[in-house]
Amino acid sequence: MKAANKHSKIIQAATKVFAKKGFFNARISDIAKEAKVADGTIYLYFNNKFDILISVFEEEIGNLIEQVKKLLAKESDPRVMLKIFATKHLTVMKKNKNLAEVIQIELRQSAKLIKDYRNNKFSEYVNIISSIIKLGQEQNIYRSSIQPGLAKRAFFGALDEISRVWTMSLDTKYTVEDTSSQVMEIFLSGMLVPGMELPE
Amino acid sequence: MKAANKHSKIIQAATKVFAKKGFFNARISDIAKEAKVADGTIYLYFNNKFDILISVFEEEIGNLIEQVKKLLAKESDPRVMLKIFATKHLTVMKKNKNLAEVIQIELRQSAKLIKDYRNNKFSEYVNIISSIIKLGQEQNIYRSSIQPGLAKRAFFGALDEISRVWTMSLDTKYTVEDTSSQVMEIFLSGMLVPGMELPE
Amino acid sequence: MKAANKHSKIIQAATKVFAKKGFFNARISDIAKEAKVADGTIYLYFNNKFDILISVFEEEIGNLIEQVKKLLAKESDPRVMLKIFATKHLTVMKKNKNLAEVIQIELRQSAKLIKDYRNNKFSEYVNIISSIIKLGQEQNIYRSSIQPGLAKRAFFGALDEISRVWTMSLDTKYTVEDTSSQVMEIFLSGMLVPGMELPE
Amino acid sequence: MKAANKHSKIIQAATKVFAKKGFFNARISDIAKEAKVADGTIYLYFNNKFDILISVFEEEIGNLIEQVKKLLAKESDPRVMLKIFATKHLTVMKKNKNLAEVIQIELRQSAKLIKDYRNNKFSEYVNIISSIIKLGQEQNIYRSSIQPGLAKRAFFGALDEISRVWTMSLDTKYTVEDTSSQVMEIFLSGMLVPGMELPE
DNA sequence: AATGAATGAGCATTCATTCAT
DNA sequence: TATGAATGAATGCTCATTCAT
Repeated sequence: MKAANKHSKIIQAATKVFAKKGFFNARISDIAKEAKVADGTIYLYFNNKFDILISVFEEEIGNLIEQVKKLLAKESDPRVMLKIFATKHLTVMKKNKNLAEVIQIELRQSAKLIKDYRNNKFSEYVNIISSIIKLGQEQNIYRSSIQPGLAKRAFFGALDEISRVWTMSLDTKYTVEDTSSQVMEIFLSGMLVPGMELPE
Repeated sequence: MKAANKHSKIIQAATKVFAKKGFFNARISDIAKEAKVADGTIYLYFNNKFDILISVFEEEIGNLIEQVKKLLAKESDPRVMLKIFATKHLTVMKKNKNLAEVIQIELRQSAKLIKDYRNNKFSEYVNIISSIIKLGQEQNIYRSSIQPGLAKRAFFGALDEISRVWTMSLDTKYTVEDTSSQVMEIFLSGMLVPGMELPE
Repeated sequence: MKAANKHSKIIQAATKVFAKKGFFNARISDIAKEAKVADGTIYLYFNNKFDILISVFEEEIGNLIEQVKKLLAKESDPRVMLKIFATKHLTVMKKNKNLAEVIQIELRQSAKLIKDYRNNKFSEYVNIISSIIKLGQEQNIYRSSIQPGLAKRAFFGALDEISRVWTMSLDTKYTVEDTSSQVMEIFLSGMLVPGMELPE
Repeated sequence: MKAANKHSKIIQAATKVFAKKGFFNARISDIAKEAKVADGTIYLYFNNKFDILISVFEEEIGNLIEQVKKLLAKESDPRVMLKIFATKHLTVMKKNKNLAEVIQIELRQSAKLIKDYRNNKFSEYVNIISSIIKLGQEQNIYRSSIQPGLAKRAFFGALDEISRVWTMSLDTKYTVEDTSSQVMEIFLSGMLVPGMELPE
């Protein structure tokens, strides 16, 4: 078997095991067994357990970025672009619960563990949101009062929290499409009844 | 020393230690040292390490709920109420980074660890949001098309993600008031320029 | 059980296990079992495996130094003093093969492992020899041409190599008394037939 | 490359690595890298790691024996012969610290590991000393009271301990010639001032 | 109630050895 | 012969929990 295959197999296995048990409760032997390799083999491809976690992020989020960017390239309306992002994110997270959990739980955990590790891929992913917002502001579609740096976090946080609940339960009450539309309505038009003013 | 005192002291210590090191990297002896009691003493008040974590949530979030509810009791405009929630949440999280981290990181981790554990306090806290939304819908201030169950998550997720970034960095770029206003603008009026329609 | 007891028990056990298996082949669990304590208990008294080895030296050689010094205090003739040293060393090494092996084998090994570790007790022990030689030189009993720093090593090396062979085999061909006398004859009068000159 | 070459290359590499790191800390991969062969190749020439150690002894000490015997063949005075042995031993050990360490440390370690292994080459080497002593006794140059079996060990032990210290430090206080002369003076004439008697 | 010494199960990692190529 | 990727047994050390005092 080629090295690339085995590296990838271990990443796949680790994503599954981390999602199921969490990083700290995951055993190297669990990952090895899942990947159908010997424990020692893992150390031919990764420096240590934590390195596996980092690699899982980089790889999985890297894929996600690629897919999202490809979808966005076909669209020019910043309103639609944001919806594409939301729908894609929710779709992937609903389908790939392993990845969803790893992002939601381990990503946070990891950031504390190694201060050095700059989660570049993750930042890159979230920054897609702010670049869409900026684009919309240039086209006078999004208000100039919106701060892209805060709005991207609010938008991502909203999607993340929703998909978090999905991973916890088997909540199928809301479809991706419904949820996505609802989030878009909130973020684009807000929750106020038309004509209703902001307080103060 | 009264038992209540010691129980509380351990909770305080644990909140601090969990926030600093994370649940898995925190040692019972760390908590004991921080609380200035013997290791064994902790087991007179808690069943096990995880039980401490649960208790930290219950206590800290319980306090938060109490404070928020007290503030909301004085207000009747659902728009202002939501802003009060946002401002209070962000204020507490910015001030008490220990609690912020425990909520953001450990809460997520814990849910996986014990399926049995119903995070009632946490649910109760988030449900404050949906009850405000429902109230606003009854008063025809919030659109009836908004689904409170989804919107509460989007709203909480937005606040949570923003405060998450605050705990990670020493990001003081945005004040609580600015941030709160920005989030309120997004959630109440959306990001679209007035008159601009939703796509499709 | 008092701490002092347990510390000592572990030292005793470690001496036995190191002697039997060698440092690298000795398992912490072997020592724990021999000392009738739990594995973890060992780490309450020692920092790590190597620390145990160092402690074995310090303790065992410390005892030896004490005994030798007590014996020497009663004697003033540097010729007899050297014989006392030789006899005591050989006696102890023949009786306590564990200690003998630890000194001969592990002492050497250890020196390589930690450059920092100054084997003070061991140096102190060997320096007893050179101080006797210096004393003899002052009394014009030992030639002034003898360099105490080299002679102490030659003398100790001779005793050590002889006792090394004793630990390897069950060699009882030579008694301690015979051996000691023989070594003394060599070191005091040399091997030459009286009147025979040094070459060159 | 011829097999003989590779076998020899591995021996050379192993001597170097064992000396530097010690047998237990030496890795097969270290030796392989040093010998510029693949790890697996080593197992075409040696049964296992320990077998390499044995082979290092056999080869290196074999060379030493050969050289010493060649030097001794030219000399007939047992006093000079012993000095030749001492000088040659010290010279080689000072020059080839790798070999010195391997002899001093690993030789001892190994004896414990395989009881079966008869260290023939090493015995042969040390027996050169006793055969010189016997020769001197026949020529009435060495006292008949000297027991060659004990004296050889005392003599070798003296040389070994001195060279041990050399390998540990960068001790250049004593030259080989000074040291050799000093050892010869001690072993041939003893340490007593002429006319001074043995005690008792 | 409080202590903290003692316990021992549990795991990341290493490395001698094998074997398919 | 030679390679080096793969194996998996082996172990020092940690730390949550217990319990004699």
